[in-house]
Amino acid sequence: MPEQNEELKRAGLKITLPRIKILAILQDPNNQHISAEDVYKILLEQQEEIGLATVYRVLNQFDDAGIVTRHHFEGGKSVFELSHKKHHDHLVCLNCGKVVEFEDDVIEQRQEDIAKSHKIKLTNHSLYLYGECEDEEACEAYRKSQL
Amino acid sequence: MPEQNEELKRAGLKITLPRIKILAILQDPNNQHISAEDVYKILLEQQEEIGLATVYRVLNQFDDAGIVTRHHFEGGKSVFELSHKKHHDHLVCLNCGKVVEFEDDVIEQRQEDIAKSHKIKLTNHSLYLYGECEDEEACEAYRKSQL
DNA sequence: CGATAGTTGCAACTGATTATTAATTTCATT
DNA sequence: AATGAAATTAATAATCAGTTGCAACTATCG
Ligand SMILES: [Mn+2]
Ligand SMILES: [Mn+2]
Ligand SMILES: [Zn+2]
Ligand SMILES: [Zn+2]
Repeated sequence: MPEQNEELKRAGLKITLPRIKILAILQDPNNQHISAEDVYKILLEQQEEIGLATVYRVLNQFDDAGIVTRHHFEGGKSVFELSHKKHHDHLVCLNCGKVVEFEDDVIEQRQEDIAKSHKIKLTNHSLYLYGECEDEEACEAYRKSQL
Repeated sequence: MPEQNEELKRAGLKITLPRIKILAILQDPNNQHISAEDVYKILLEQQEEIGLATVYRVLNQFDDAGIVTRHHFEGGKSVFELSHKKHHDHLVCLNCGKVVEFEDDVIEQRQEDIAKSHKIKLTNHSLYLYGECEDEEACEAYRKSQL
């Protein structure tokens, strides 16, 4: 009875093999900010017979249940991350794909003020910073390490 | 020789009917932040025989030429707006779809600092605030006016 | 006026994600 | 442990935004 089961039970989801495996993948520190497709690839490597459609379905259920948070980085597909951390935003290197998390109270507060000044009740926001590593060596190395 | 022709010439694009019409639609103040699909719908209303693929192609060319800026609002398709204005970010009502533009030097500066502190050269960023109009009357009215 | 490089409309095609549905599995209850 | 309703799955088709191949045009320049 691994830890995943507790989390699923808490979310009111039945304990099934696809869900356990997918949750375990999301919990791997190497897999923060992972796409559905990449989750699927890892399952294939693990010889699990789980369909891509199931991956999408389960990730949506996890999102609904608040287990994961969905992000839309530049360039298409959604990526998911466990949502047990507190709110943060992302800085992404367009060369190597590295993702840095940050939080800035000044920006957060400012956003609230702006919304209020326009008489809009803020429900959520998305902030992504895109750039390029200044250390080109490290950037290139990281890029290669990601295939 | 309407004003659109100048703009196209400046961008090094041949002056063609689809490009003139599409540019004119983008220049209509009612059509800020418009999707390719919606540009196409307006062309249909105008009885123009211009294909949707052409609309996508032309919008991409305009984007490459710097004539328009592309945005990815939550929930799907890209929207475009003329890029002659200075940089700004967006506040969107999830009920009625109203878009408010804003700029905040504090946030902009903060973003620079954050990128620098992580040794990343910032190339661009996207910031969208989502919420709901506090004035529900106005919100509903606006929503209906947008069909 | 041509020549030619750029454009167009159409249809077929992507890539990401969702819907359908019949078969399987979970799990609370006998 | 066996039962059965409800949830879940695999497989596949469908959708949706956007792109592409291509043969038929056309703007522009000499
Ligand atoms: Mn994160
Ligand atoms: Mn704008
Ligand atoms: Zn990098
Ligand atoms: Zn509103």
